[in-house]
Amino acid sequence: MPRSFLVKKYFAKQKPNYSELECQNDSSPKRYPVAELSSADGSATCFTTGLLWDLSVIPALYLPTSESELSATSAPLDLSSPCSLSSSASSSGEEDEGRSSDPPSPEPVHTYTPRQRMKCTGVMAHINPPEEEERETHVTAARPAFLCKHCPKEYTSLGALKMHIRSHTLPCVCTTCGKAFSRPWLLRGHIRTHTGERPFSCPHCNRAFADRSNLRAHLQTHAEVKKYQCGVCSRTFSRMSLLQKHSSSGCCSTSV
DNA sequence: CTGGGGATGGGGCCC
DNA sequence: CGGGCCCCATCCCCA
Repeated sequence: MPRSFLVKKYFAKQKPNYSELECQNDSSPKRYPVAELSSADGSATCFTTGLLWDLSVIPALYLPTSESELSATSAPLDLSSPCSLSSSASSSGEEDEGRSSDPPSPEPVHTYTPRQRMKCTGVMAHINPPEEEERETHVTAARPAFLCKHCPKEYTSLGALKMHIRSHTLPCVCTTCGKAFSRPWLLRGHIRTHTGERPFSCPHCNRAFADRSNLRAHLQTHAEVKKYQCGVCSRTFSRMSLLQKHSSSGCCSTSV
């Protein structure tokens, strides 16, 4: 379901809570790793590039550019196409057009052979000799595997690995509460919880939200036919989690 | 128990 | 290659 076909998920249901990260990241402090960003892998460089923002300088970067943007978000409310959910629950056809990177086949392309290994220390690991590489790619288009040293995750690109490492190093720190985040925009969103800024307003009611995703979820509540439909009783739900609850607690004895 | 909001994580895409 | 943004998913909490 996650569009993560770059990462080999060893922990399907890994909940990346801070508490867990603390466990995984042996060098992390007790709570919010405020100043603990001294990882030598260079992934914390963004810490030095002004990520310790002052609240006063946080712009409304996520402000919708126009009403049309919001209405565009609500466009799928039409739901002219009933999205029977059974297997493609999260892909809402139309709105994912062009952006959804769901692999065409249900089988993610995990055909690479992890010959080249790179730890997230940033140091280049062993690279196959060209001839060997050629043999390898000839058959399976072998791609390098970039391993995180903090967890067993494995990536097929260094950029993806670096991005992931930030979830361990948490270089973006809230100056108000000290909470740390992996990415600047996560911090921005968090800061809105302090400022109360809610740039995303619902075109159908007076509610406003600090997060676009939450607005999108809210818009589902206005839809007569909601996005997630029970395959058995055809009841629709605004959230996947609600459908899952519904399925697991009675109506449908069948699996989702 | 259900529905919904708040908050957050993470991978992909575009520039 | 990195930053910014998008979208999805999920957990927690509350009414």
